[in-house]
Amino acid sequence: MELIYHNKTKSHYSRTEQMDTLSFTPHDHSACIADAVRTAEQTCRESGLRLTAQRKRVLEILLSGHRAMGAYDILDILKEEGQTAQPPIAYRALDFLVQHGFAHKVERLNAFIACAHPGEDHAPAFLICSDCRRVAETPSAPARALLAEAAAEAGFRIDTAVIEAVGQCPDCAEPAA
Amino acid sequence: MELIYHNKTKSHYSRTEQMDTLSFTPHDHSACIADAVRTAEQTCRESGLRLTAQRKRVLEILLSGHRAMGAYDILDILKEEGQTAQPPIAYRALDFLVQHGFAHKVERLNAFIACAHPGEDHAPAFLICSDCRRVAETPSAPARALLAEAAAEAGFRIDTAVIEAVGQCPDCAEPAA
DNA sequence: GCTCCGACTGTTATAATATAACTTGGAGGC
DNA sequence: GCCTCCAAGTTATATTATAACAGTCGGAGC
Repeated sequence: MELIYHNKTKSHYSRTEQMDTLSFTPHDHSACIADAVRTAEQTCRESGLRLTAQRKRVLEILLSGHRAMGAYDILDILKEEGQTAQPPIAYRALDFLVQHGFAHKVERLNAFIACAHPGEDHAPAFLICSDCRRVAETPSAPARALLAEAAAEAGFRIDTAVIEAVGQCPDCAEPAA
Repeated sequence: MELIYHNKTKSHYSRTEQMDTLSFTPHDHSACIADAVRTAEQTCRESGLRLTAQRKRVLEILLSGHRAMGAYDILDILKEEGQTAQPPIAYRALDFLVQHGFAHKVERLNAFIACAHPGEDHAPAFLICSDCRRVAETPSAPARALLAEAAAEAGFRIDTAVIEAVGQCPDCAEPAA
């Protein structure tokens, strides 16, 4: 299992810019995993949640790709690590992570991805690259506001909204590197 | 199979207002089905597409509810009508209808819904009522524009976008009728 | 310490959604 | 008529997800 997928050197953006679209920019990935896990641990401690070994491991697996992963992809990895790993194991951990904002479900892919901004209260939009399957989060507040407006005119009250774009990420849109 | 689901008399809107959110407003449903089928027939004739009996029947089934229906819901109805109806029958018809804009897939529900505006070139947002599962289309152009802007900043080129809101429709939000 | 409780995990089974692959049929062009 | 192509029929299987129940573990209260 390769842990660093996108440390290519060519990019439209410097490492310090555009951190909102982490997934499409080069960065120190192992540090990024460690950070995210630490944030999750702290958040759980503060909120009285239990980041058990299973949940933490699943979070790490998700973090290792900045890529949407199916529940069964995760199960396969758990199995390689020697666990029995029946489906509910993965789904329960994923439910926990999604429910508490450490991960998101990408509806379009029936897959899951680690949250790029754990701890912050946010409802992101996803940019899904149809070529490499990498997924980035992008701010969705403005789009959500307009959507809520349109909904209100219809007398509809929005609880949650799924906003997912499919297209080409910067790397895959370029002819070559 | 009840064909008219929401001809309730109470609504925030008159019949002639808010036609963009057809699904949450009372209207003459059998006429609405006939209209949509006619539009589809004409569009196919003009474009050299074949609206076969199967495809037409699946479209009618979808239209009968203004509701998202799973492929297997449709299969069940086809079976009741005497067909053998294996999954590919439904999926192929749905693929055709979605591909040519006569129906949409609601990713959040893994389900399908007839297009409320066939013939018009549009990419709607969906308003999904979590209580009654009815689904309305609402204009999404403004929200899409903002999303495209945010994506462009990340160097991402959007091909298609899924915009789906879950919440309460006018009827279900009211305490009672 | 003990016990109870509630939350998490383990396990089996199965449901729900979707597609692959190959065969048969039927409409239209030539 | 015959060929071609696309659609429909059919079998099998892949993929995604949940139900249901039994076992385990840790902390709260006594």
